[in-house]
Amino acid sequence: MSTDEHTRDASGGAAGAVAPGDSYDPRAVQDKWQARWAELEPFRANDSADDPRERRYALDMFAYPSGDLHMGHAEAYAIGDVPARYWFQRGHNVLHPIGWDSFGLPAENAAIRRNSHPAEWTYTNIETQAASFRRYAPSLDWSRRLHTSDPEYYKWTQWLFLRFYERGLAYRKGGQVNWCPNDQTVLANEQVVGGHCERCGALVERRVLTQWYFRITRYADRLLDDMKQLEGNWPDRVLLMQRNWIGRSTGADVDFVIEGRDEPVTVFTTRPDTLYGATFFVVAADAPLAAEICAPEQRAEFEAYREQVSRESEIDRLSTEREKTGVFLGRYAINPVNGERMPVWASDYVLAEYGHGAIMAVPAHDQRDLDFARAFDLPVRVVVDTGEPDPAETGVATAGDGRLVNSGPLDGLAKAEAIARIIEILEDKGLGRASVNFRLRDWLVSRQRFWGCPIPIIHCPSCGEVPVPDDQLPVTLPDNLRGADLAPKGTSPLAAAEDWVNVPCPSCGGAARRDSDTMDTFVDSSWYYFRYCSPHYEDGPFDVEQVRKWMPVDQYTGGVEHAILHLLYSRFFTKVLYDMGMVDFTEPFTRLLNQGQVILNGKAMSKSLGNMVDLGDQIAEHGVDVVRLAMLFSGPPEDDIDWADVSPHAMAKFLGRVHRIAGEVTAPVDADPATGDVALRRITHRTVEEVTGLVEAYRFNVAIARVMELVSAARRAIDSGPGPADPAVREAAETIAILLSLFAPYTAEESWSLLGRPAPVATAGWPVPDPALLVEDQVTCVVQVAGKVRDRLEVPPGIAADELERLALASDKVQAALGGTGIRKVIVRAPKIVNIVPA
RNA sequence: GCGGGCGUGGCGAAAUCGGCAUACGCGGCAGGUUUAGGUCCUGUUGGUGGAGACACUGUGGGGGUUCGAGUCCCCCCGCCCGCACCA
Repeated sequence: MSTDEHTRDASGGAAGAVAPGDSYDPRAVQDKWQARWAELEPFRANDSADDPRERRYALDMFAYPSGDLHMGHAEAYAIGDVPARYWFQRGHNVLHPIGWDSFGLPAENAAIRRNSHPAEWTYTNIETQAASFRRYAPSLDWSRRLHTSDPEYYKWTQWLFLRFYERGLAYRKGGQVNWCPNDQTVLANEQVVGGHCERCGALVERRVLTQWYFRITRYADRLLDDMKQLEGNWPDRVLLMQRNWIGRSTGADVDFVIEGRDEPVTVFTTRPDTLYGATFFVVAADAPLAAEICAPEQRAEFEAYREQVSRESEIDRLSTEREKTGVFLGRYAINPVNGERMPVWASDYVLAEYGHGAIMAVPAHDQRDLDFARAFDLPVRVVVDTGEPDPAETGVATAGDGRLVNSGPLDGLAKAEAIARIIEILEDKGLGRASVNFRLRDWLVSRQRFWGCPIPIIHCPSCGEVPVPDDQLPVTLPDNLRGADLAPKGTSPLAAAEDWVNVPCPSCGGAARRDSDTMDTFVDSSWYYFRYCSPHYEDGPFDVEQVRKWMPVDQYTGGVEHAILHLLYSRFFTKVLYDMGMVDFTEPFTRLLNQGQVILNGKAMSKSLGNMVDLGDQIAEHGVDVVRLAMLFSGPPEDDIDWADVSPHAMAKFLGRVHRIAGEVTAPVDADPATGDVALRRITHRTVEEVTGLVEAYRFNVAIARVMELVSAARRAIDSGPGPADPAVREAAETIAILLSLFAPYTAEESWSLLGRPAPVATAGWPVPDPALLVEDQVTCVVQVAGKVRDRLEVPPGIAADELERLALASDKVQAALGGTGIRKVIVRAPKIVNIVPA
C-alpha cells in the first residue's frame, strides 16, 4: 500500500494547537499513524531468554478468510486487544499473534464456481483481511503470522497425526457416521447441531462408512477432571456445556444371559438398585445384536421395523412427543439376580452407540421404559417406595430416592446404599461390576473434500496402512486440480488425481495408494497457538523451549460457538502433547472470554435477511477509533451489541473532546505535576486507580465511562478552573491519552503527539497512582432515619464511630424526622452511613 | 422434558462487601453560539403530587431474613441459552 495525498494532507494539517470549535475527524490521522507504527513495530514479542520482562500471551481466535473482516471480527478483536495493550503498557513482554485458519470448504466451493484453485481465493482473501487488520490496528506481532494451508504449517499437522497414530490415538473403523448430503462429506458429532450440518444447515443423514477417528474418549475423564483448573477463569456456561457434552454417568454393567445365546449380553445402568424391577429387555433396533438374536418367527416383523427405523429422518428422531415403537424379538433374557425370564424387544429408543446398545427396562422408575411398557402392555413392578402414587396407574415413573421393596437382599435400603450393595453382590458372583459411561464419542477427523490437510497414510495391498515416513512430509496437495475436478462426488476429489494418489509403498515398494481423505479443519486449529511460539521452527511443530516460556495462553478471546468444538479439541491435543512430554502443562488456555455478537434490531445479521452492516462502510464513515470505542463502550464484552442502539456520533464527539484538550495544554512537557491543581490531580489519580481495576476485571465499558469523567474534569479545569497552563491539566491530558490507547489507539497517539510526546503511546507506560492523592480528606456520610436518607455529613474518613453518631444525632434534619420520638437503636458504619431506628 | 442464565429509566447500561438506585452514554426538554439548519457549549431529565423547598413512591410480581435488600432465601411470571430418548 502506498502513501497517498490524503496522508500528507492529514499529517500536514494537524500540526499545532487546535482552536475551540475545530472539529476532529478520527479518520484523518489513520494513515499517518498506521505507517509510523509499521516502522516502529511496537508489538513485537521478544523470544530471547535474557529479556527480564514478565511474559504474557494474548490470543484471539484466528480468522477464517471468507471475504473481508466483518462487524463480528471488529467486536472480537477490539475486545481481545484491550488486555494485550494493557500488558504492553505495563511493560510486559507480550505475545499477541495473528494467523489464518485457511483450509476449508468455502474456498473449495468458490474454486468450483470460478474454475480455479482454492488457494487463489484463500490467499487473496487473506491479503484483504490482513490489510483491514493493519488499519483496524490490534496490537499484533506480524512477524509470527501463519496460515494453516501453508505446507510449512500442515507438514506439522501431518507429523502430529502420525504421532497420534503411533500412540493408537488415530485409527480407522467402520460404522454409522453423520453425512452431510450438501457438503458431500462426513461430519463429527460436534458438527451436527440439532440434526443439521453446523456449517451449511442441511439435514444430516446416517451412513455406514469406514473413517478415521481420534480417540478422544480415552481422555474423557481428564477432560472432565481438569476443568477444575479452569473454574472461575472460563465462563461457567462453557464449562457446563463441555461437562454435558462429555456426559459422564456412573453406574454398573450387568450381564444378562439370553436364552439360546452362549455369550451373555451386558447392559449399562445408572440404577442397578432397581435390578429387581426389570420386567423386559430392549436392544437398539439398528444394532447388530438385534439382528443376531432375533428368533426366526419374528424375523419378518423385525426386518420391517428395522427398515422403518432406518428411513426415519433426524427430524422424526428429534420430535419431542414421540410414541414409543418396537418389536418383540421372540427371545428371553434371564435376570441374573432372580432368574426371571424377561421378553427381549428391539426399539429405536435405545441407542446403538451408547453403552452396550442394550438396556434392562425398569418401567416403574424410568419414564422412557414406562412409556414403552404402556404402549405394549408390559408389566410394571415398583421396587423403590418413594411415597408417590403407583406409576402403573399414573403413567409417571418415580425416579427419586426411597426405600427398596420387592428386592430380596436390598429391601429396606435407601437408593445410594442399594446401589453400593447390589454392585458388591454382582461383583461377588461375577455377574456385573461398577462402570462409567460417557456420552462423548471419538472424533471423526476424515473428510471427503480437497482443501484440507492430506492424511499422511498410504494403503498398501500387502502391508495395509503404512504411515508416510517423517522425512517425506509434507504430503502436499496437488496444484493442478481446477473447478470441476474439485466437485463433491461422495468420495474425496483426491482419489481421482491418479498421479497424486498412486505411490510406491514406503514399506515394500509395491504399488499402493495414498489415503485420499483430508483432515477436519478443526485438527489444523487444535494446535496453531503452539506454533505461534516459534512460527518458523523447522525441527518440529514447535520449539519446546519457546512453548515452555510463553504458554499456557493467559487470555483467549473468541466466540462461544466454539464452546465444545475447537475448545474441547484443543484441550485434548494439549493433553496428548503433555503425555508425549512436549509440554509441561495440561490446559492450553488459562482464561477464556467469549465476546457477544453484533446484531441489528434484535436479529442476527445475515446475508439472507439482507440486514448486514458492513464494517468497511462503518470505518469509512466514522473511522476505526469510533467503531472500536462503540464496540467496547456499549456494554459488557460478553453481551450482544445491537448496532441499532450504538451511537457512533457520541463516540466521535468524545474523541473530539479528548483531541481538543490535548491541543489546548500549554504547560511544558517537563512541568512538574506536583505543582499542579490538587483537585484535578485527585481525579486523575483516582481514575487511573479505578480504570486499572476495571480493565483487569474485563469491565471495559465502565473503564471508558471513567475516562469520560476524567475528560469532563479536564474540560472544566481548562474552562473554569486552573486553566490550560496548569501542570495538572497536562498530567490529566497525558493520562487520558495513555488510558485511551487501550480502546482508541489512533486518537490516543494523535493526542500524545499534540502533547509533544514521541510515538508510540502504546508503550509509554501505565501510570502509577500516587497513594497520597487517593486518600480523600472528606467523605460524605449518609444519615438515615428508619432506613430513609435524612441528611448528609461531610466528615474525615477516619472519624470515630461515637463521634459520627454524636454528629448525626445533632443534625436538625434528623431531629425533625424523629419528631420527638425516642431512639431504639443506632447503627454506625463509619464513615459511610448512620442508621437511626426510632422507638 | 432436563440443565443453566437473566429481568434496573423512553434506550444501551452502572451500582467489588447487603449501606445515597439509575454512574457513563443515547434520546427528550430548555437555554446559549450560529443568517438559518447542522455542529458545538451549558443546564435539566425515573414516576406521582407540589409554584417551590419538599413529600410519597420506585429495580418483573408476591412473601421472608435484616437496623438496612437491585444484591441473600422461598414461591410465581416472563425472556434467553445449552442438551434433547445418553438407560
